Amino acid sequence: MEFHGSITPQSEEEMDLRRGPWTVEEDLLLMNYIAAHGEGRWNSLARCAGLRRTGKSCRLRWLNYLRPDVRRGNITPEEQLLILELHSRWGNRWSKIAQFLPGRTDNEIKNYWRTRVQKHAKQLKCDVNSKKFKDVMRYLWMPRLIERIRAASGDATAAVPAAHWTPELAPVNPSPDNSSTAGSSSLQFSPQPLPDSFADYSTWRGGGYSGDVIQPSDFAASWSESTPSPGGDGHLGLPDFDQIQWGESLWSVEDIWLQQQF
DNA sequence: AAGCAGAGCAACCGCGACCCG
DNA sequence: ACGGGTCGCGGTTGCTCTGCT
Repeated sequence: MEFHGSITPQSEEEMDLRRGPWTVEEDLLLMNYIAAHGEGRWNSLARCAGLRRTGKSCRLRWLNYLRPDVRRGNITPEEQLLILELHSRWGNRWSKIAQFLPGRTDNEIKNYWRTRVQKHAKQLKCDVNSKKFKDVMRYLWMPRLIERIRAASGDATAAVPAAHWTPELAPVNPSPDNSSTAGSSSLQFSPQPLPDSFADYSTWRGGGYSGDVIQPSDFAASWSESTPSPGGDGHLGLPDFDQIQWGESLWSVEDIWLQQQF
């Protein structure tokens, strides 16, 4: 593999690898090189591009930041719903989940989960993998997202975009597990209408979900177990959802109170 | 205005899988 | 079959920003 002329054996010796934040110059070098030669073979790419970075670092920078199709900004309710659904199915398979969110990286989804979702679980004083938290996600959070998506569409009967992705019904193993390079198009999901109301959601979920179904009364128990967060207003002993920025404010105490009435 | 704490996110690390000679 | 190089994933770290006191 060829090195740029400017890189002499001498400079090679003192070529200590750079770490930490990328500079604009490094970004340009990487982008220009990939534009000219394509991506892949990251270690040699790093050397040939004249970057004092590991191939790993270059790959990460490209995939998570420089790639032209990378989407930045708030995770939309549709995306949130999809993440919750896919995570309940696959767990921490971030790259796999990312395949279903075009433009989103596994790193971004992982960060979203760790910061937002785990914080949420912390407020409920339970583990993200606990039944309690999964129930909260399934019966409160996800229906609420669906409502929000519908509301945003301006049509109460409109199909929820995310509903076209019903991993629940997808083959458990639609493709070999090395599908990381196969792209999302290799996986096919059957469109399934979402329930029209929160009440229906239990049925909807119950039908396809092998897990335990909790009773509405369990909500109260679940919620009342949670002491108000220090910064919360203490209403109803609920976690202070208003403090959580779900892109926009997803919850209000009033909303949760209404949900509890089911 | 300054200090502090927490949140968010970019980047690194370790490890296992894969590829190729 | 084997070994070295490379890649990709998931977990973790640490820096920066923001809001609060």
